[in-house]
Amino acid sequence: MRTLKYAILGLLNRGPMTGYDIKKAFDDRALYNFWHAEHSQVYPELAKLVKEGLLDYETVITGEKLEKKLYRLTEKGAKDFHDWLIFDAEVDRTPKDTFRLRTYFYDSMDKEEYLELIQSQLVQHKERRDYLREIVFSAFKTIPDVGTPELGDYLVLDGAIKREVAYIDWLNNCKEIINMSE
Amino acid sequence: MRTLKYAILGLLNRGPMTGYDIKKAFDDRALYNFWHAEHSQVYPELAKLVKEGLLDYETVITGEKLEKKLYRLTEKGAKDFHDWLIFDAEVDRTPKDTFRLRTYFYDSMDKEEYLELIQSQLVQHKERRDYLREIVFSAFKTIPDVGTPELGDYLVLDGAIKREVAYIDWLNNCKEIINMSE
DNA sequence: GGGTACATGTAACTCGTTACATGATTCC
DNA sequence: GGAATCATGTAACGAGTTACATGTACCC
Repeated sequence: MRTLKYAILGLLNRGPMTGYDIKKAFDDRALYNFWHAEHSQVYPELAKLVKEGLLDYETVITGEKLEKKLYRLTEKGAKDFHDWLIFDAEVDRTPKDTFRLRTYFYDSMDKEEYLELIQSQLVQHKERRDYLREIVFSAFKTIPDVGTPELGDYLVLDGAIKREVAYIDWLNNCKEIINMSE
Repeated sequence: MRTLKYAILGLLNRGPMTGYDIKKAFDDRALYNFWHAEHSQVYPELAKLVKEGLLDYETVITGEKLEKKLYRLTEKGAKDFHDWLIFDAEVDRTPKDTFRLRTYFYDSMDKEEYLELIQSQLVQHKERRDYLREIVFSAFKTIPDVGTPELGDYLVLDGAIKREVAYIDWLNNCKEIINMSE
């Protein structure tokens, strides 16, 4: 599927960036919630995209001699990205989840052992939910205008919060059901 | 992390199985929602686990000469599984999601193009939600007893439904916000 | 001078998917 | 006899993580 390719093309569609910038974007509060790559994946992919004619770059010197490569989309790259973007794909395979797997095997644990795991998951997911809410609260006083890239950030952050809320809801339900026994 | 290893150990903890049985279990309505592997991953992993002393197997003949390997946990395998099961791990990295990525780049699409994508996602996720609800409705007249493996199935299916509901809720919200303009 | 961030790469390894490859059993 | 299912494996490739490796620029 080469989704990393399109994530990179999409970022460069907003303007020229270096590999370092792209890696930083992948660590960003919004993008981090549904896409990520290490720089060891980014640099080879950039080289490949240049070879494929979807990108070109210009070498820029910072200070005395620090070279950086500023990548930008070629016309072909822009077209390829847009074709992918509007392609009506099937939904992704349901993501793997190790805690759900542990829950599936809950009957091989003592009740107390499982409840401790649940408790730890609850703490971690609540922290994440609160962190995301804080970001949205502090960055967006109101819903950004349609057409701005900021609305993209807002929408995916809203989705990330809903995902955490649903997970917490499920964890509480598991806890309640397991607790009901006796 | 070798989670496939523990998924296999967990299944065998319920009783002896062949590689084929394990692959079938990965396709099962409940497990499918959060873990999966092809047989090309299962068979080599089984061989590896035997070499590591966590499994052994007995060769069984079906019919005239069809050989199958019936794997079961060794004592070491059972201990290793239980140690993993109750290990308080960090939550998984947030899963990658190509539609969320497309939404992040929504501003490079026409409004109509994006709304069509949303519509398709809504149809697919609603189908999945309804399918999961149907399974739970037909398989569980009431919540299974604590201690039974069936409760594991029930809990993870409930989680899968909640995940779909939250996704649909988010899609509707995106649709509404994008539609609000003009 | 030292620490942090900027900047770019490669290597080794694990994990996951699709395709290749083969053969037996069961049921219609 | 044919189709679906049972049964087990390997090969090639793509995707992703951690570690190795190097050097510059900027700010205090």
